[in-house]
Amino acid sequence: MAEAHKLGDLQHSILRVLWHKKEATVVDVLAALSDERDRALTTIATMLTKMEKRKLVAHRSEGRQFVYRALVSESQVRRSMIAELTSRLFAGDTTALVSHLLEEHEIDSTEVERLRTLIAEQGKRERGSGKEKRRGR
Amino acid sequence: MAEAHKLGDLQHSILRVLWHKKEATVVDVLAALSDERDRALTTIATMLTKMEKRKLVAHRSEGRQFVYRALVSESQVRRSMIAELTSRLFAGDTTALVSHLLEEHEIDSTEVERLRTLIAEQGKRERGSGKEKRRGR
DNA sequence: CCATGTCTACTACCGCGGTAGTAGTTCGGC
DNA sequence: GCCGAACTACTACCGCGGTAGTAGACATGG
Repeated sequence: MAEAHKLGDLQHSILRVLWHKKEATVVDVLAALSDERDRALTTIATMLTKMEKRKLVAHRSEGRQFVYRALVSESQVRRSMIAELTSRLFAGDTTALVSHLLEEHEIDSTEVERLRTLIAEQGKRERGSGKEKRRGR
Repeated sequence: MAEAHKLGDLQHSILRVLWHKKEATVVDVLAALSDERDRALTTIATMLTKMEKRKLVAHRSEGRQFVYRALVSESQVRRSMIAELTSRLFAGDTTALVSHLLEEHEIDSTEVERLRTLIAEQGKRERGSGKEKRRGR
């Protein structure tokens, strides 16, 4: 289900701009991106066209400029990318991912402290709701 | 450092086989993979050749067969893939990834329970050692 | 009005993952 | 000794991310 939004680096960067700015012209995107690398305007334009074909973004015309907006949300992308990674690395077991992060020392002790609090809250919130895999839309 | 092992689906699957079997011929790999999709032998062979060029695997000859083995470890790949994802989605903040997993209900309450235990242990182990980023091979 | 600048559309290319056919080599059975 | 089976090497192709040039449409200042 939702067979993963596979995004390239640039595509993802562009989406990040769009998420941040809500709407942006090609020039806007390039400007917002410019601190990363020096790309041609047409590179962005081409990419946006391709992304539109894939229903990742859409545009509306304003004069002769196109104003783009994202059609996928940041959380959708996050979800599917994490799901993708989890299924690849841990056969879909999200908990295993977290365990891995802890075991491999990816997170140091001060962070662990913060997480403990977070988990305490989460445990409270979830308690009683059982297998809440549904989180609709 | 270790600028990300970018692996395609098939490449990753092949590596998984090699990690599991330690060594394998082309036929072995295909056999171990066959429950996924029906590929030609040469597809695997070609892929292995390409992967060898990228130093992901190596082979030794046994008679006229090639016996392949992985040159990258599973944990190396895990690490770099997780790092890659984390940097893309959360600007490198691993804790943010975990927070996200909790907040977005990717993990249900029973799992949370298990994690709490895990974290408790982790906290104990880490306490006092500070920024223990080293975990040597 | 016309030159110039601004946009998008079209076209082209490279690299790479993935897929596979075909050719060449060599081993083994009859 | 020859034929077929088993393998690898080479070559080819598609799709797609990424990059960009060039052409065509149009608006605008002088």
